[in-house]
Amino acid sequence: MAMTNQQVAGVLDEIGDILEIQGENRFRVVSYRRGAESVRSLQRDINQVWQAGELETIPGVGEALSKKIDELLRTGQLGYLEKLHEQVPPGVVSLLQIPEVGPSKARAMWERLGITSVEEAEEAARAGRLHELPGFGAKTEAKILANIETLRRRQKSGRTPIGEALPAARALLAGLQAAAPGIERAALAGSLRRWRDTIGDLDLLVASTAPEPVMAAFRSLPQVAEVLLSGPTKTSIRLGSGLQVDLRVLEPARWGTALQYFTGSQQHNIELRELALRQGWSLNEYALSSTKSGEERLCANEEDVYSALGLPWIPPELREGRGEIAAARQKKLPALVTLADIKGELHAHSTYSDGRNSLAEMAAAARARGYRYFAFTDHSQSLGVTGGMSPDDWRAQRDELAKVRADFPDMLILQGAEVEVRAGGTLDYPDELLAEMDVVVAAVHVSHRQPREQITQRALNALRNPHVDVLAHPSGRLLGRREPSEVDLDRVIEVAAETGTVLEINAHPVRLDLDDVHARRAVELGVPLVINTDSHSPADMEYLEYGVEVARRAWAGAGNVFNTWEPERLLEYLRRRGKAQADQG
DNA sequence: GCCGTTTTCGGCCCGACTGTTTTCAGTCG
Repeated sequence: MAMTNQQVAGVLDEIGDILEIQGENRFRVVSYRRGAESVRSLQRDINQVWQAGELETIPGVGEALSKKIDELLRTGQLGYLEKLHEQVPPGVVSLLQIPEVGPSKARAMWERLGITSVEEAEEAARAGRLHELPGFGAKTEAKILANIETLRRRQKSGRTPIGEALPAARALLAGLQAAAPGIERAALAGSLRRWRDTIGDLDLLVASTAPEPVMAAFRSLPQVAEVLLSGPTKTSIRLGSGLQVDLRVLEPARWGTALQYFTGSQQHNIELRELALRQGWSLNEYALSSTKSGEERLCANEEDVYSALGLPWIPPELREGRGEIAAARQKKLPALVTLADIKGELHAHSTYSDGRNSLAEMAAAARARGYRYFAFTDHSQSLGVTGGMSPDDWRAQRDELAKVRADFPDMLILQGAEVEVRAGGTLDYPDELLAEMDVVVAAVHVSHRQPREQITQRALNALRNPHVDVLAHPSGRLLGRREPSEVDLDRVIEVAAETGTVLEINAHPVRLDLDDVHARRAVELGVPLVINTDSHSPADMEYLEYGVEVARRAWAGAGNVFNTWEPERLLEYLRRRGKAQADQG
């Protein structure tokens, strides 16, 4: 059974954890963490990179890590890790999951009290045995007990999907601005500003010359369940939902460095600060400071920070330490697709299946958004729960659409279907019917848990059917609810590059599928992406921004996104595929 | 353990807050 990038990264992280508990050189520890993060965000399957003998081209992976990854992928095991496990039991590493328990406290609990699990730590805290350890006290003991509760809550909820986090953050910021005096600027920062698909905690940034009243107002917001810590420049609270929110307040004149610092990612900031050092600057959230004279250079805007280092401003969506600083230095940052570039939708539903609105209502909503084209793709027949269309239903819809089109002369209205790729791998309509459609969107909704070979083969069958134009939500994940299927997305993307099939970025904030990492691979291989909201009502069309942001995180320009194309070019592409099909016979 | 527009050796981002400390270590981001 091949290991995934996530699993390899997990092993490297575990080595880093154990070495840190052992008190190893911290730079060695950081090397394992860096390697893990790099493997985790790799846009290719690590097995492919390994087979090509290119492990050492991964940033942060040198001779030692590549040898360990090689052993891991060859044998599924790692002798070095087994040796480490003999020295430090795996249960000790699990103690690090408790908030505010780091390597030092974990080691003390293990060496002095023989604690090797969160449960044993809880027992010891209740029995009052922790506070006698060196570096511990009564408060630490009580906190550990409370934090174990927090851990259990968090393990249930996990990271928060951005579709929940963003509205909550916007409400908090608006509430703070209404309640606190003297706020000159305010922004959401952190992974939210970078539009990561899930959010660990919320980061708010405020510019004010009088921080204390801002902090006081923040602590008193109605959403606050618990104040975790509060100082003159930083306050952290927890919401009733369990989500943690950090607020930083800084002087307006330092807004640029503050926003840059607080947006992250951590890896991006490390690389940027290393670059600054090479140019004689120390960079922190307050200023750039000359390493020679100590003289400060203040940046009121983020652009100033980057330009002082000889760089163009880097969009937050790219700041993941995935090569964006090198690209910026070479002036090779892509011109990212924007919301305004989108000219239409190719995946939407009506009352002909599980949509909530009529054809005319949906078309009117699309026109109100200024769309040049709009495709109805209701579910196919086998998807009973959605009221999927029989071939006769589809023809009835075609007749109704002929009338609806007359009311929208300036918008191209297409008719297709979201055709189920059945568990056996065949499509839900005969080819003759598919051939009549303007656009065919194939999708997997049932038997998600098939083994890798089988579910991958289903996707490939769809891609290789000459009538299929788009593969929808390829991984099938539902954030916070369902893991992605085992489908081999690298293979899917490669085959899509051969067949010319368009891959969807589903913009519904629960899906965001393709994700940013795989979408970037698609961009690299020249596979066109389509950003679809999969709307079941006019309100769903508002989700478009989430999908555009995934594409931006994937380094996609407008040219990479199918539904930024002019209607004529889009139709030409769809027809040429149809013609190629006819030629194939 | 990784890496190089000063380096193949000698560095490695930077600061806030808390608790248990008599001046700082630990943890977090």
